[in-house]
Amino acid sequence: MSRTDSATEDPRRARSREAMVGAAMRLLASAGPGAVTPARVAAEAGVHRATAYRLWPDADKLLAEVMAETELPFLRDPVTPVRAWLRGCLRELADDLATPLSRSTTTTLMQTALHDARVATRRDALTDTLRARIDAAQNVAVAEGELVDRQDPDHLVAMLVGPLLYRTTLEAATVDDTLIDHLIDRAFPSPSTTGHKR
Amino acid sequence: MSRTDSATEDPRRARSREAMVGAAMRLLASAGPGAVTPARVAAEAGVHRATAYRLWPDADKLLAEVMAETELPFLRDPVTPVRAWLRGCLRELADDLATPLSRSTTTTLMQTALHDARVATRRDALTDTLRARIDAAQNVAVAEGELVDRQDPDHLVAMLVGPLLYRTTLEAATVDDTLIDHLIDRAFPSPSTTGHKR
DNA sequence: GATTTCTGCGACAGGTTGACGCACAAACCT
DNA sequence: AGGTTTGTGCGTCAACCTGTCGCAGAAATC
Repeated sequence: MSRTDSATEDPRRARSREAMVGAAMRLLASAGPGAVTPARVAAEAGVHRATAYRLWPDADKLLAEVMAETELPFLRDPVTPVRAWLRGCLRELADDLATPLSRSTTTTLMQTALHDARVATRRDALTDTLRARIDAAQNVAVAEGELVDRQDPDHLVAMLVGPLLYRTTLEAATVDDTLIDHLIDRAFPSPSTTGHKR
Repeated sequence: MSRTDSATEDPRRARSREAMVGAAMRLLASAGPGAVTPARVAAEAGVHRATAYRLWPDADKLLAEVMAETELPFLRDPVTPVRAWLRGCLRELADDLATPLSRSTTTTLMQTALHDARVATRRDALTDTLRARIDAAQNVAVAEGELVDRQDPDHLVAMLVGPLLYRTTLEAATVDDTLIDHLIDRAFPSPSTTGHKR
């Protein structure tokens, strides 16, 4: 073949793609997934409409790519004491979920995954990651003696992250530190904290 | 005015409206909110396209009306013992949330409420109802001596319903009875159940 | 039975969607 | 540097979808 065997991307193509993905994220955050259409994204990105069809020939893969780009830099590398580390991580996660962009991506992910197998795969990958990280933290806590008995990771992640999701996504509210403390006390009962809290 | 001063609705109009709302719910459940468009709903309902515009002149109010019709017949009238009653209610709620229609309406509600004030009002009304009911149950439990200290209703509803939402809507999974038991044990600590459970 | 009201139907302009060919600029390769 | 490849901007195009309208016929009301 001619030259670049897909080792590196043409800078012009990269620029356009980058600009359009950014524009798509802005539009998603400000006007919802219905606004993420080739025409609007191209206009927002300052790019010609035809370019959108050239980079994403199959229309709505654009939205899928946007959501595939969102990573979750949370709950990585558990550190002792696990409880304090977890408190910080949940704090960050809750703050991120309260972001307009995060709210939009989360609800869009849940929504479109219901009828789009590709997005469903992405959603499952994200929840799997989250569950695995929580479970890893739990294992560290048990090894360090901070936690007496392991729990079903499915239950644990639901009890820890579920309330954050409820507050931010359904109630459109914020999460205060007290709730996070409660969550950890309840879902992550320590040998010392037996009864109800302070 | 001529005859019916809006006391009763013309049966033909009622039939059309009913058929279209049903069709809209079916479409919402099977193909997402993007499919709930006047043309598709009319076709699904076996009604002419123009009729859609006659009944809902302002286009997308149809979807709003569909979501406004969804009631939540859960957690009403707390009964003692509150813990057992609550277990049953959360079981019903979790089963309902796992329904395709409920999944779609829930995610659509969260999604569109972000950029539609009318739907946001509806969402707030629903969460307010849920919170009030949980709080009422809590008060009954305290009065009956099943619960020692009241909690912030915001926290309580998040800790009880959040995990169900996480499991059904984000993980697209079901909720087993063990999780519900854990939730109640943790979020609704009884005087007898002090430490960790059985 | 007379009148009002709703629906089905076809038609209409307006806008949007993808696709195309072309010219030009940018990046690559030697 | 010069030649070549590659991507973009631009205008155009048919096809589709949207929202609106007037009209005729059926259904409901009085």
